[in-house]
Amino acid sequence: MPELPEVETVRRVLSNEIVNTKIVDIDVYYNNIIEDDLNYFKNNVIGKTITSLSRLGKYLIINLEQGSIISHLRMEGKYFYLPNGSELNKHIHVVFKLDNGYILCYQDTRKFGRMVYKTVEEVYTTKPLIQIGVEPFSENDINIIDLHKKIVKKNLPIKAVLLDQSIVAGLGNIYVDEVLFASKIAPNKDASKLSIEDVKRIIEASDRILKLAIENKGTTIRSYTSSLGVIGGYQNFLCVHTKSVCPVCNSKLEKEKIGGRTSYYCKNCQE
DNA sequence: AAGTTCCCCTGTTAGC
DNA sequence: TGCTAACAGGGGAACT
Repeated sequence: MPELPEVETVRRVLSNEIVNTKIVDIDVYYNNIIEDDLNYFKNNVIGKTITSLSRLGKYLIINLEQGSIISHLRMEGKYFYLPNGSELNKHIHVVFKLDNGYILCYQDTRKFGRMVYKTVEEVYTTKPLIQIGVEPFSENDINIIDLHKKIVKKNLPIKAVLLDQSIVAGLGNIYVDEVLFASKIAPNKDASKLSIEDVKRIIEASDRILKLAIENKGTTIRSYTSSLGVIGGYQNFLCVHTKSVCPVCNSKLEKEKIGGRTSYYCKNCQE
């Protein structure tokens, strides 16, 4: 499940491959991946050169000479860069033909991913990106007081609040569990009960964990690999998610649904 | 308005 | 062994 570090890994890998190529044609085998009217999408994308790749939260942004494609990989979305004529498996739903003899394939086993074209004016001023919150990195100079205010207003477990991409952008189920463990806060703690210190620790932990995860090309568990056979290494650093024993106190870890997500935490170390 | 539930999907695993 | 049911989950729509 691509979260911020995995999407960033995809962005970095693809940057070396598709920037400065022109999209000359698009084949779509499963329409629902494209949120736009298909003709609108094609008319606005075909013939354009890819100028750069950026990212906001878990969204990959493919910038064109005019406008951008915003792509969300959801659970299983992956991009493959292959020579034109390569055999396509049944889970490849969108194929961008490039002017350099290669194709950019979007594969998505569960068909949950979505992509949409936005004009330059629309990219950051319309959904989905307009509602995305700040990424929890120290260089973003986050106002802890304001963030704390936003968090304590919520009548939800803190984990559910951190999964809300309009509050903080980029954390998914895996990294929220890790961040809360590092912050010594239980995932089911009422968000309204968090102190300013708690919020500070959450941001510090997020910064450290996400950066280490990016360095390690993300986490590979279950079916997830970033793209074209890139295997992440952060699964070796996981403290609680999918684990059964606390690495700090050796207690048996709790595994329960919080905010609709399977959550791992240590009752002894987190409160 | 904010919180909850359902839905989209299919491969994998658990259970009988 | 072979089948079916449960499960995994990000985000948006519909609902309360």
